[in-house]
Amino acid sequence: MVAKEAGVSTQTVSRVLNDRPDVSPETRRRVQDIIDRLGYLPSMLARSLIQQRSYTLGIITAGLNYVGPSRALNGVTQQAEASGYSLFLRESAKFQPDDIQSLIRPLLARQVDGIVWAIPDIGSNHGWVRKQNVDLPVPMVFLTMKPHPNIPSVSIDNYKGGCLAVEHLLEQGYRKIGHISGPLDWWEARARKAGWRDTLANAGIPVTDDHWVEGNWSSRSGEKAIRKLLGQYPEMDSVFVANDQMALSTMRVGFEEGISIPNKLGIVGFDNLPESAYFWPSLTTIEQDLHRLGCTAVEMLVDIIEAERNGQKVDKKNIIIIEPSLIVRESVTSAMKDTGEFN
Amino acid sequence: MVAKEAGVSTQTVSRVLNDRPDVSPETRRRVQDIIDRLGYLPSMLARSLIQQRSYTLGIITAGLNYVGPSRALNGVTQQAEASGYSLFLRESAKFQPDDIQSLIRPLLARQVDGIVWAIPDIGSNHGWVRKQNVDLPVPMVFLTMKPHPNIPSVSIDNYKGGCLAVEHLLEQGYRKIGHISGPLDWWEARARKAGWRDTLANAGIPVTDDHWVEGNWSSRSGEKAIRKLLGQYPEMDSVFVANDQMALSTMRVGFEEGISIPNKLGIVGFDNLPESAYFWPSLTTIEQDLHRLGCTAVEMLVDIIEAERNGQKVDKKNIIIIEPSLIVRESVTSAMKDTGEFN
DNA sequence: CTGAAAGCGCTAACAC
DNA sequence: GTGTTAGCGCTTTCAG
Repeated sequence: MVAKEAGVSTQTVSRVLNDRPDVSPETRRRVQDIIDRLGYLPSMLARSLIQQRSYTLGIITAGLNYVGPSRALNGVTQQAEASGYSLFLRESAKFQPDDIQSLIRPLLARQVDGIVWAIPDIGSNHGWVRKQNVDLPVPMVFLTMKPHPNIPSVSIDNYKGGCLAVEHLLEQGYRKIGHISGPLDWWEARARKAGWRDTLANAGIPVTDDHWVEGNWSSRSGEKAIRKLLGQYPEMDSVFVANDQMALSTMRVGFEEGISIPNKLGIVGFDNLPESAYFWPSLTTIEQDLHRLGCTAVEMLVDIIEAERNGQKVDKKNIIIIEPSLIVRESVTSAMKDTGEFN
Repeated sequence: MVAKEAGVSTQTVSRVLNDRPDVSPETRRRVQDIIDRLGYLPSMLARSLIQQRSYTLGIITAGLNYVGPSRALNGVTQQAEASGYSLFLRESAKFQPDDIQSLIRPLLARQVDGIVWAIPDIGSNHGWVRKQNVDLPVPMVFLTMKPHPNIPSVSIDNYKGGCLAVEHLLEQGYRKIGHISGPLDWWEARARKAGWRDTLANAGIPVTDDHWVEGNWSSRSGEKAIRKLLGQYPEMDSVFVANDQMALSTMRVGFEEGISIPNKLGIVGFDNLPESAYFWPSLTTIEQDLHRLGCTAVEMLVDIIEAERNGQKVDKKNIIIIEPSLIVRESVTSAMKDTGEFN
């Protein structure tokens, strides 16, 4: 250790670095000076090795080129830094990774203290969780998954989001409300669709399979979906689209087909992209606070880590649901109220 | 080391793990079996400590909630994994961090082998580079900065992008070409603007300060900018907008004001957001391959690291410029050619 | 081909 | 208050 130029042992230096009490003020000052002058940086590697804890978290994510995952990551990095942890980033090339071990093992080899699993809940890719998660040597928190008892997770209430969207359309007088869903192997897509379906059912409006079409989140798929939907549900007066990207192409097709938005077709999206406020007309949509989602997940993970260190049984609420909110803009009109009242 | 249950020394296990030759096939197999059965993972921490190299890279970025930085990050993670390095992610809360040391030091403390600096070149925030970079203990590669000799960097040719945009408008017959720039303390914004200015000048078209307005990348600023520009440059027949978000609100204002796009106002954006293809009309824009940008930076960084290990003087090309490309869509028309020919 | 000893940079536990 | 000893889990070096 270089700083022993102060003529003291490495021990004393260590004590100064860690703000331990047992150092005379005078020595502390002298050592600190030398540390500053040399720009000495203690090796976290060595410290991690002996302390058996790295102050390091891992996040496993996918699709960073999309806005959703990167907004959540934004929250994760911010909160990790705020909590004093460094963050290892690992990105799966696919949303449905074929080898989960190869994603996790490098993080474990680097002795992370905990893992955030931020790959969406698709198909059965979370099926391994129940077995695997048990014998993982470090805690893991899931982002945006269908809640399971005893599995820590932080999710947006996608079902509620679907309800909010449809309730708003109903309030404004729309009655023939179609839906363009996301890919239904995604839990989020299923939840949003269920919100749409149930809200209509509760309002006494029958729902048939002609009233919805499945997309795949992309604008291109939205274009195909809305054309199909217009064909099979011609009396449709509005549509809840499961994300803003598909809502955008829905609007575009509206223009191409001469369908006036919002008067002939009301549209509600989901996500609240920064661009959505500047679509023409601007898009009424459901906002989900993905940044907070990420922050909350890290907070929960750190809580679990600390609790385990202290030998406590972790028993706090370990499933957190974040409520989305409705953003009212121009793609839904209240003009429908006049004509829709008697329905 | 747990795997010494095989009845061999930790030495032999290490040799098996690292595929060293000096192990009898029979022993190797037996040890490997036990490793697999126990799911044993060697600690990269301990390995890094003794080898004095961590196979770890750090990236310092900002604004992950924006699409640009996260697309670049996408490339960085992918290439880092491909090259066998783990990645520490560090995000600055601001584009102009007040304390650069506090961003870098945690990475150095964790003994990263190299650093990617991915915060945009703004104001004088890269000024410290010349002093600082010299005595950094590990190599550092810059993303998207004004090239400096002897400082490794990978950048998009923003100037060229501006040229491409304006050349396209000229070819289609537009002559009164305005510009909405990004914030001019950003190098990228200045370069795009210079491309616009020089291309017009080369075509013999005079450029005055009434012909452009400064925005701040946001759609909101684009709205204000286009209104101002329409006021001070009423004969304008087209506009090169420095990013797609501002181009979107430019289109929106066009609608509001009854200005037909592309016939009365041609628009070229910059970035090629996934949404841009579904604007109405779809947006002609400049594509920059940020994913490749990120990949290339990591490739360069790893090359430098390897070279330094081998004691070689790094002398390869260490400034790489990536060319953007024009994406032709509907927001520019060739109808202008008929009327514009005689200009 | 295999094992023993030493040490990477740090801190916990115990002397003094 | 401070120094000494030991050891985190690995790999390197050198003997056998």
